[in-house]
Amino acid sequence: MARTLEIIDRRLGERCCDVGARPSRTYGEAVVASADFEHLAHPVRLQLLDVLARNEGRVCVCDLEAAVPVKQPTVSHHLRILREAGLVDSEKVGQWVYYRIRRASARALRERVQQILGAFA
Amino acid sequence: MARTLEIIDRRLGERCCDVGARPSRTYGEAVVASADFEHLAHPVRLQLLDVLARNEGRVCVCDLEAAVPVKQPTVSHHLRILREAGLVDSEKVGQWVYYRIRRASARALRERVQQILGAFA
DNA sequence: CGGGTATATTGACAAACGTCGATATACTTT
DNA sequence: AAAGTATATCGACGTTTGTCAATATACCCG
Repeated sequence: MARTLEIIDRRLGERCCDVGARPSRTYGEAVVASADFEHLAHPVRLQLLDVLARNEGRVCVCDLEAAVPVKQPTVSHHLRILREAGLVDSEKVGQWVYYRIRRASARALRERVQQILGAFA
Repeated sequence: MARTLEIIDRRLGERCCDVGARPSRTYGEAVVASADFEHLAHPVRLQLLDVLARNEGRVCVCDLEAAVPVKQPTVSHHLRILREAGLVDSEKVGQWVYYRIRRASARALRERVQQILGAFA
């Protein structure tokens, strides 16, 4: 159906499709790949990662809260997404919870993203 | 409020917040940055870009359609998002429309993304 | 224990997103 | 002109996402 080959210069009336236009990834693989981007596709999450990255070591939630324009439950919500994505981890100390960016995960993510975008550019 | 400084080793009863945890980007800047990720945050769009990237020159919509597991209006929808993001452009030839990846835009996007992720990793 | 604080979770709600059938538009061929 | 094809747009619909107030949980201190 999309498999007519070897027609390079098309003329009127001929079929349009000359490439065997199969993606290099299955849809399932694309779903996995897009998850990386989804995690980063929100301004609040980018800001949270930014703050965590600029503060080596631990940052308590109240500081994160002060850094973004949403309320505490929403901060918690975004932190959960980042935690479940493996990009941050948390440690409870007394009544506070400190978050920390997971550099190794961030590096791995950067490499996956780099690989994908490298193929596009 | 989140500005108590110079407390490094905290003990019980002290305030948690010792960092001036301000993000390096404003929220507005984060919104702009996250848009890059949003455009990539869908498996079908990743597959479309993949096919376009692997087929230098033009690919007609019918070929793109064959490459992804959604129907024609949905392909059109995702192509529009990519087009409006500047990542692809299209050229109508006869009754067909050929899409092409915009390498320069992809490169620019890769660089913006790289810069952001570089700060995290 | 009782009151206070920090964070997470729940539940409700609105808005955004993804999908598709139906239709419109534009082109081509007869 | 009429019929056929390729792509875009529209409109409806269900799903997911983001947000917040209210509440729960856990901890601390007096």
